[in-house]
Order: sequence, then C-alpha cells, then structure tokens
Amino acid sequence: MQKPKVIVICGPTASGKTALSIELAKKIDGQIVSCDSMQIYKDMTIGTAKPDEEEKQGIKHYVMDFISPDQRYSVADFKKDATEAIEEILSNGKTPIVVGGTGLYIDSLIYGIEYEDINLDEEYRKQLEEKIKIEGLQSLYNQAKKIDPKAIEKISPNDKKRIMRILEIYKATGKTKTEQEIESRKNEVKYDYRVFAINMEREILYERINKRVDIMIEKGLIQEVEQLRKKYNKFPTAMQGLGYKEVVKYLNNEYSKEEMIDTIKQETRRYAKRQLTWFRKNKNTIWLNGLDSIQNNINIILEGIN
RNA sequence: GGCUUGAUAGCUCAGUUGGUAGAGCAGGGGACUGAAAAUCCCCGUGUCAGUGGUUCGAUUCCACUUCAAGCCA
Repeated sequence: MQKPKVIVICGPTASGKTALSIELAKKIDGQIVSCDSMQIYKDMTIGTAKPDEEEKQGIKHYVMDFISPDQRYSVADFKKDATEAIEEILSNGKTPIVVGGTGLYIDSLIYGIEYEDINLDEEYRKQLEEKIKIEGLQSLYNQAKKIDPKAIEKISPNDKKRIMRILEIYKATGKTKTEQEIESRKNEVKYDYRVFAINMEREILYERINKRVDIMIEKGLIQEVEQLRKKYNKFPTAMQGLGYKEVVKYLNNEYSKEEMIDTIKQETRRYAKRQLTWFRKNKNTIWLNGLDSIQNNINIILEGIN
C-alpha cells in the first residue's frame, strides 16, 4: 500500500515559509502543521512572527498557538501532537503541509522517531545542576562516560545539556542513550515525506532578518513581553525564544534599547545559519530560492511530490 | 603654510630590537533524539597606505607622496 504524502517546507527564519505554505495550501486543498518550537505558545505572537487570521486566509494551522507559555514542551510532545494533526488532516481528505524552522522537530517526523512515554524528572535535573556547581561538569562527564561511552564520544566535555541528558535517560529508563536511540528508530516511517527547503543569498537573508526585527519592535514586542510577564509567572522553555530573552534583559536594565535590538538581530542571524546547517544535512531535500515567485516555487513543489 | 601623531584582517587594535604578522568583535563551516529560537565544536594570507632609498633581506629603519586626526599660524 502506498504511504500518504506529506509535504514539508522548512528554511531559515525570515525566508518566506509562511506565505509560500499558505498559497500552496490554497492551491492543493492542504492544511498546515506548524513545526516551530516557539509558535506553539499562546500570547507570543509578535516575536514569533506567527501569522494572524488575515494572513492565514482561512487555512487551518495545527500545532500552533495552543500551549500556555508557563508549560514545558518538548520534541516528544511535538511528535505526538504533529502526528495527531497529520492523521486528522488525512482523514479529512486533505494534504498535510508541515511548515517550520525547528530542525529537531522536523526530524522527529521524517525519521519517525519514537519517544518513550516518560516525563521529565525535574527533581533529578535539579540534583544534577547542584552536582555541577559543587563538583564541576567534568564529574558528570566522567559519570556519563561510564554509563554510555559510545554516546559520550560525540559530546564535548562542555556540552552540559547533552551530558545531563545521558544521565537523565539512564535514570528514567535504565537504558543508555545509545540503546534508546536505536530503539527510537526501529519503526518504519508511516508517511511519504517530501522535504523542501527555502534559501537565498546570505546577505539578503540577513537584511530581511534585520528589517523584521525592527518591525517587531515597532509592532510592540516590548509590550508583548511585559504582558507575558504579568500574565504568567514561570517560563520553563518559552523565554528561550529569540527576541524574548533580550527584551527581558532590556526591561531589567541590562541592555540599552539599541543594544537589545542589535543583539536580537545578531542572534537571529546566527540562528538562521544554524538552521541552514541542519537542513543541508538531509540529502533528499529539494531546495527553493526564496527570491523566486511563490507561483514558481509552488510549481517546483508540485513537480517534486509526483 | 608649519609641526605632531597615525595608516596592519570587514571593524577596533596588538606586534615584528629588520628574517613577510595575531587578538577581540563581525563573519564562515560543523554537530545535534525529551530545554532545540536551546546547547556545543572548529576556522585568521592580509599588496602591513603608495613610491623610492639603505640592506643579503624592509611591513619594521630613512626620504618623499597621499589620506586622516590634532596642534600652531
């Protein structure tokens, strides 16, 4: 039996994913599954460049604007939510279009990664943080090396998150990260993913990013952050968002307004570069030039899915 | 017009007691399985302003030229 086709449109921030995907959805009777680790959050609109109702033009967007910023969210949650969305779209007889810039989330779908049903052990994470403070990161690194020497080969002794993760996985499941990753890929991928990535000349992309940040400030990013801080009292992951953390520093008088804006621009440029590194890794990706007309790119996509 | 100081990487600047040079920032490349807009790793050849001179050898010393900043007229 033929697997259902799922279109994936990725690309760096400010490359034009939103506009292209909405036009494509209109053309082929598609619906969109957002694949963006920050657009999932409610009340974070300006800084995440989330499309408003007018921009969406009636196209339904799943996995967007539905998580409270005081909630923790992870790739495992995304995999589950996105898969449900894809199922629903297919059962409605429409074509799912996965759109977004979060490479890790995209890979969880296109490689069909299975995540075990476990919760984050916040208490243990705190303990590990404490241990780092007292004994140093090297101590955890050595511990992780004993548990999973193979995984540690690929990890820098400075990479705190990944070192901690090896220990967390072992504590939660009794398995090593290496074992768990093998298991996570044992199931066959259920859909026929066709991946398209948008790119353009770096200099032009950077200009677009700079301009977009200026527009975000004009539209009231600072006020958005003030509102968020009034409405919620904790942000386990949401305040990692680009733009948000810098505005917080500005509101705490750690940055001047100019420093804040320049930092957001620079960090966003660096982020775009990292995204491109991620997307280049997938050799099946069909590349689109973001400066070409939307119509032209839609034609390339239509060819690419046949 | 005269004097002084400067001109070295995209930017800010070190440095070479004469053997063709290196930091920070910017930038580039890469990794990535439950925080991922996160986290981490790697990457520095450039007419040393130009033209002559001294020298085995000049980016370094000398002269002149150009440009910039400052001071004196």
